[in-house]
Amino acid sequence: MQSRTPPLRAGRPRSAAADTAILAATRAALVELGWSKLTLGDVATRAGVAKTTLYRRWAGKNELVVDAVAELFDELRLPDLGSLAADIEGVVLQFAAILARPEAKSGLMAVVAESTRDDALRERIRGSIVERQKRLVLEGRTRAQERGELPPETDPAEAARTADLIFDIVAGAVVHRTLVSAEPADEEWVRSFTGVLLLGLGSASQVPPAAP
Amino acid sequence: MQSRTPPLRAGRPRSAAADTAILAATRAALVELGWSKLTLGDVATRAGVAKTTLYRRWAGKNELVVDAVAELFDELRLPDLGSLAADIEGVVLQFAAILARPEAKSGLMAVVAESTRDDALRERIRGSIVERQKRLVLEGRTRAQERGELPPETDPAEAARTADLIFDIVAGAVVHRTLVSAEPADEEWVRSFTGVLLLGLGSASQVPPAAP
Amino acid sequence: MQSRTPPLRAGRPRSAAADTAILAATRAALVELGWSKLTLGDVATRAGVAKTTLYRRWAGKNELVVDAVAELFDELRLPDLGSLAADIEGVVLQFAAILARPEAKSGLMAVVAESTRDDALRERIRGSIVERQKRLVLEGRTRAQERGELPPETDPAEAARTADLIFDIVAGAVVHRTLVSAEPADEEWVRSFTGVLLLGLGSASQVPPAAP
Amino acid sequence: MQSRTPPLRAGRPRSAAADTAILAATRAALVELGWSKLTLGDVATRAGVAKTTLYRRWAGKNELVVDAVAELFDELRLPDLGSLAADIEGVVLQFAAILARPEAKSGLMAVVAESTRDDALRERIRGSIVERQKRLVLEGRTRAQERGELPPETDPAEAARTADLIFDIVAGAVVHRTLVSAEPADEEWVRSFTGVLLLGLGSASQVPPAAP
DNA sequence: TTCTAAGCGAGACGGTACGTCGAGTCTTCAC
DNA sequence: GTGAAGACTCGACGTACCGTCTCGCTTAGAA
Repeated sequence: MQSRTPPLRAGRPRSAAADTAILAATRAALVELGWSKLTLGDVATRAGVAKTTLYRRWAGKNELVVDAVAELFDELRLPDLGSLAADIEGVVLQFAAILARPEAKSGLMAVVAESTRDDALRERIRGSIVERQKRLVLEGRTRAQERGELPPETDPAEAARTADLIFDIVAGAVVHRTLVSAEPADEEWVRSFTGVLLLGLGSASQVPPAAP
Repeated sequence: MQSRTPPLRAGRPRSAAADTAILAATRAALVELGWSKLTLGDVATRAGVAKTTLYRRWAGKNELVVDAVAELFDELRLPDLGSLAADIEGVVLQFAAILARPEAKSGLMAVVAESTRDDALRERIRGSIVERQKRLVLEGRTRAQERGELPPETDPAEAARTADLIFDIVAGAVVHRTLVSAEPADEEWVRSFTGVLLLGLGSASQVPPAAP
Repeated sequence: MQSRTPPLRAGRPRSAAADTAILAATRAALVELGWSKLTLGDVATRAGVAKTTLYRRWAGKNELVVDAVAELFDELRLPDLGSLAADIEGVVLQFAAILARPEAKSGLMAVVAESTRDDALRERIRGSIVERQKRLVLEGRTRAQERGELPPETDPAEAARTADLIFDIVAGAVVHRTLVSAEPADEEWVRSFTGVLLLGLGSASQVPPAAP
Repeated sequence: MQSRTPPLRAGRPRSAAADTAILAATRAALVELGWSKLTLGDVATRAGVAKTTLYRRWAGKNELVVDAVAELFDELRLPDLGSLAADIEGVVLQFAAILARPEAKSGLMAVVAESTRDDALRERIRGSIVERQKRLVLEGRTRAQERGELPPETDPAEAARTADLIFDIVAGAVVHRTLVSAEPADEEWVRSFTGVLLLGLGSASQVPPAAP
């Protein structure tokens, strides 16, 4: 639990509004310019903030973009649509919709690319984005178990491994479809994909074939 | 095979060795520095070549790295291990091995990130890397059909859609596992993943559980 | 004379110690860093004072340094060595000694340079340094007249002009010798210089040749 | 004597026009902005040159300004006006005229101030400005000796010391008059000063009193 | 004594310039 | 006409100080 009275350090406190403005400006710049042409000077200008203020709070472009993009994924909600298949389809569609936004596309892949050489950055991504959204897999499983669509797990370690696998498959497939294949992850695709996934996981709850 | 009598333009012909040296130097620089710290001046120096020479042949950093990375994936071969499951496991392991190399990791993701805002670049990636390796999916399916593990397809359009879906799932999952989750795509993981995939595709050929 | 009852404004009075500490810190910083690398933040830190305090009392670096350097010249005293020549030599040597100190050297010239574009600053320099020390020329002349070494002046305007000329020659020569020629204004040089000066001024009182 | 065939190094040669443009731009910026507000970025822009080009040729603001100001003093010529006194008056007036120009004023004093903490800079000033103009003193003396106004010197070391002393007195007085006292070194002042100087040097050639 | 206005430290703020670096182009000479 | 060399323009980098501001906390005379 946090201290109810924050450190109360001396000096002028940091402007809370600045953080919000900077992250919003970062996303706006990502949309207009993309990752590689985004400059911190420009972000600062858009946010109506001095470059120093920006550097005081983030170590660099990578860290800033991780935080700016992470907020996008916080909108994800696991819908309750009555069946595991429908719930998964719903959340995958949401995920695809976010990934279709230009600020997510170019920002996310770029920081992942950078993270291959920067362990601290990778941890930041994991903490701020990946682990934070893994909740959706866990919620989905719990709910399916309550409905009787999935058996209760017996081995917790195995259960964790499976959750990770599912996350890699879902996130990986949607990202690859969207960014590399450059095709929309639309309803039809999501239904096909979810079908394969659920069948592969041995769920009794099959997805009905799409009506033609 | 190239024309035996090349265009025979006037003046000194281009050094063939230069291309090889430049691509090798690019990969070496990717290993040491990663995408973002790789500079074309440095690549030129490593290759023992002037910057002018480099720019005469590639339009910029993106194009150069696509070509340098594309060569890595040409090593992929579909092994003939007797069953569809084993063949898939084999090729996924090869893919994972390539992705584990630092020059592939940071180079590939970075150009994918750039391609979100550069259609020409995305087409270059698709042509040089993605479509070129999609052959593996097709070969695998054909072989499985010959073995009777999969039924012959009836609808060619549907077959193409399925091939794309498989490719997105496989490539996406391995990439996500390797780069985002930052866990090794080792034999155990590949066996779990392949099991889900094949079961999901409705193949009769199940993967036996891993020996303990 | 100062008002015995200062303005007596409400609120906490300014710390008298701060002024002293700030000026001393300024001189120390001049010694260590020189004019151009001296920063007001650093001066404040050295003085154990907040930047705000410093800016409340001085408008900027120029004004602060003028005051810090001006104090150095207040040590100058016209010695009574029995003859005009000896008196002048004495005071010129004192002046040279002050100018040899690093805090005077780099501080003084820098503010003079700045004053070429800032009339208020030039007046501050004149008031705090130049006019304040011109007293030495006047004292010297009066004493020499009392001794009969110089005739009493007849035309006051002419006398003022001559005093100014002498001041320009003396201060200018010592400064140029010290800073530009970068040679010490030592006893030998001072004796030569004083000789030329007195002869030039038509004084009967010649400087005896230096004893070997 | 320089090599008639310069090193002929590989690569594109440096633009000769750039040097000229940069020095002229520096003087223009000194006039408009003064030393302390002059920025190298601004000089580069005025000269129509990139900042990097400027830094490739000069180490910093100090070095650049020394060179820009040094050129101003190359205009100085010892006039032949028939007598030592007139010649000196002539050259001192020229010197005063140059010093009255704003690019000389603020530039010169500032670099002198900086040179108090930078030996390389001081040597650059001495070499480019001081020693280069000391020629005027030597020429003047030679010419006066030819006219019989001054005796031929017997001791060369003593002659050199005297030349230095004269230079310190002349340059120092004019600089102090112009910059510190901030009074014009006009004809009247120059005549008074030259009178003192020549009388002090024991020259038979007196300056006639100024006509009223 | 309490009130209150100013001084004080700390440090965040919007700016401006720094000096460096890399991109991509151009100009020279040698092959 | 290709190639190595290196100077060129351009634009962003991340840092350092500037001079201002906003905090919470003294401090001391006035009420």
